[in-house]
Amino acid sequence: MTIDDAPREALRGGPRELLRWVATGAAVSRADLSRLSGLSPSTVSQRVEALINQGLLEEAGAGQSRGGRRPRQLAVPTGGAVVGAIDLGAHHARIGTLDLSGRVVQGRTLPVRIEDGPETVLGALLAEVTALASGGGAVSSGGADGPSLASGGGAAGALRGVGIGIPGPVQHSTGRIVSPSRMPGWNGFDVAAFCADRVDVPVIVDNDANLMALGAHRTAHAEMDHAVYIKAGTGIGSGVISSGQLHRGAQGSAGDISHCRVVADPAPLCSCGNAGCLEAVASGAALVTALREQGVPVDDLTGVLRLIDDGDRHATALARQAGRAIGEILAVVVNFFNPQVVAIGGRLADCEPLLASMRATLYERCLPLATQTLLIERVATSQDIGITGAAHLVIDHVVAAHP
Amino acid sequence: MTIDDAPREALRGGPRELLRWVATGAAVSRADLSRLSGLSPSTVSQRVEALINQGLLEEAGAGQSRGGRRPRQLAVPTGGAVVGAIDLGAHHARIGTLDLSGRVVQGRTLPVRIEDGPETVLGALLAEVTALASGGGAVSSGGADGPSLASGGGAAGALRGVGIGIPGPVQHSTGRIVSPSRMPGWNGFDVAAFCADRVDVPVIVDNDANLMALGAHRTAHAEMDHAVYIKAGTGIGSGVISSGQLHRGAQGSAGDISHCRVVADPAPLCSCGNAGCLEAVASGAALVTALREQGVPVDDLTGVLRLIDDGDRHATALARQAGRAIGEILAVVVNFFNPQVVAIGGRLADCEPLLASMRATLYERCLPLATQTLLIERVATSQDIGITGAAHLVIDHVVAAHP
DNA sequence: CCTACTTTCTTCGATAACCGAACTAAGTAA
DNA sequence: TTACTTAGTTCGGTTATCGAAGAAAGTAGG
Repeated sequence: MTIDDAPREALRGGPRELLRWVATGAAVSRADLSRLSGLSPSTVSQRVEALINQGLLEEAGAGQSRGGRRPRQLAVPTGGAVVGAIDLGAHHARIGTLDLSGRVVQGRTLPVRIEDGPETVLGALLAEVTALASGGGAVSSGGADGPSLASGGGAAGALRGVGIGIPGPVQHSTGRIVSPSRMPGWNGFDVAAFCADRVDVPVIVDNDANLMALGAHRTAHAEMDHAVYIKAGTGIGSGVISSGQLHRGAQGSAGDISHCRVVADPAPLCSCGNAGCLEAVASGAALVTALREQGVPVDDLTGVLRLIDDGDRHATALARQAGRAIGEILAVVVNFFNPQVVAIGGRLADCEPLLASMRATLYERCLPLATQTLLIERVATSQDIGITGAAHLVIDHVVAAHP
Repeated sequence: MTIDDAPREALRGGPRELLRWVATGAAVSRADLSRLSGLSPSTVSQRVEALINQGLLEEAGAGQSRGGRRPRQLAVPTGGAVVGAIDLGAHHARIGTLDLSGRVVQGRTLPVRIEDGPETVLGALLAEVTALASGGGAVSSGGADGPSLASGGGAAGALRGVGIGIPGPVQHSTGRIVSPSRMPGWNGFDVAAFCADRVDVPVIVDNDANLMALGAHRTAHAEMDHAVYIKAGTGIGSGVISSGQLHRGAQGSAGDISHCRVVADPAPLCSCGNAGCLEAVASGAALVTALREQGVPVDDLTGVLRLIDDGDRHATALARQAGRAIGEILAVVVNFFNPQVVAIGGRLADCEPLLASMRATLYERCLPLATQTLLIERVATSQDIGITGAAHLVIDHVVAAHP
């Protein structure tokens, strides 16, 4: 299935916007919506009624009076798992079901072996998600942790769509994977088509960094027009919000900064064949490799982070170098794009030395005008940020599709 | 005067869009407009009538039959100079009057001494523009070349606005200049307020690179959603088009890549105090300085370009280094932003060695996915591209303001 | 308890934008 | 001359939105 890009709607007070205001708590009553949207009370009433009839909104008793009649509170139906999401990572996948407000109803982390190929991996994950959505029981018993927000129990309401995040370049318009670095056997795979054969609801595929960006933007920076999110985990990527919308670029590869060159003393070779790529210097995988080459035995990224926490010289130095490298690239990006906020997520975001170096480099290298009011933050650290973004993508799509 | 950002209008077939289609020749008749916009013939007729009544459109006889009734051709009134524009440069300013289609009616290049300060410089240029618009005669006799498109003669029609491009960071929303590199005495100057006291029509101020970007995009790449334009002259800057709109960023400083750091063997000092800024390596001013330091006597950028044309080793080597430096930064930008087109303008755009190095670096350093269909072009080399962009900015503003 | 005022929300024309169908205008092709 | 094509207008009809008025439901003060 091909997804028509960025479902447009009237700029002011469209159904998506109303829904989002209610979901985020920005609006509780019809009067709130009227004030926020600038629409007349009568128009809002009409629209809200339509949304209620579609099951996208519901009334939730009376609220607090503010000196007059009490508002009839509005809420997005909760507990009904209506969106499935998969956030595929290098070693694990976070899957879940979410309600219309973007809240996680059920979440699971599953181990994944990317090298098994797309059919096996995606087939299993899709089955798992649909099982979650329909009954709650898992297909396999390999689930790691339980539901993160067991707000109801079962999954009421029918599944309306599935969102999938892939840790590599994805052509969002076609749903096809394009020459990923660390995913042998996945090149050219048509995720959207594969999924369309297995589930009968819309499937939306995007890059994992884009999903993180969307999730973080919607939950933390909804009022910021321009934002950049860095996802630094095993790999490194970024997602861009421009004028409040996810910017995907001409080929849908926007935000892919992993192979930008940075200065590094012994420029390490990258999986792409070049030397000195950002990914070869500042990704989790790079840190593991570099430490091992220095003779420090580490198992994985977790081990590296533990070493850094323990104050290991070598590991900390590498983290600082990684932070500088990210900061270097980000400096160009900030000067060029002039966002309101830059936020870093992924497992490396919890690494203080890295973050500090990145910040320092950013402030040193950017125009004062660009950093003057720039927020440099950590993405609210949550394993669910990816599937949250995926859900928002799906919700936007299904809400826009409705009459 | 404060300009409300990006005058919004209905996405489909707004008056601006209709006007632009006629101006660019994409549409000639009401039927064309109906097909292009998707609006019904009756609606288009209505709107066209309104535009004609506003004097923004006129009928121009009958066109060629295509097997049926001949279309009643539409045209944007020409010859009437209705917009004034100033494209301020380091040593010269291009000023002119333009008609509603964005075509130059009268154009002049005047010598400018930036160091005389904003009041003197802008005061003189404003006087010159208003003189051009009202009578055609110049205030001073220092004009360099004559009208570039003397399509009518006098300037009919009243002036509807003035657009001004400044070779430094401008906060477009307020019209204020913010810490420019090469403009002593201009820091913090409120261009918009200054001009508002002198002319009684809207004045819109923006960065010169933004104006070039807008001008080039409208005239050459109107159908490209995402584009990046580099202006490499005495200084270096860029303008960004995102989703068809000029992207100004949070502070309006987007596109200011002049102080991004690049690798350079003897990293030259920049006017900003840092070393290795793009501007200190790859700008016209930098080339002049570097050549002089090597003992080659050159007067100005023109001299440098002549040396390069003559095959001078030193000058050519510097041009190649400049091209590599621009390519380096642009590679990050292209990976990050994934535009459909990158175009380079300004006086250095005619320097072949620079362009070749830039291209090579770009192809070497970018994701294949990002360069696969990327156009790398020269901005159609014209001294009028800046004032054209300025005019478009003004036209968009005044058309949107009309009822 | 009653009155005045606030806030919330709905009801009910009025208005404006847009559309579609029918129609006029003006041509080509055979 | 007839049939067909394209261009453009006229004219009701539909739809979205608004504004005014009012109903609903409260608070505050006597």
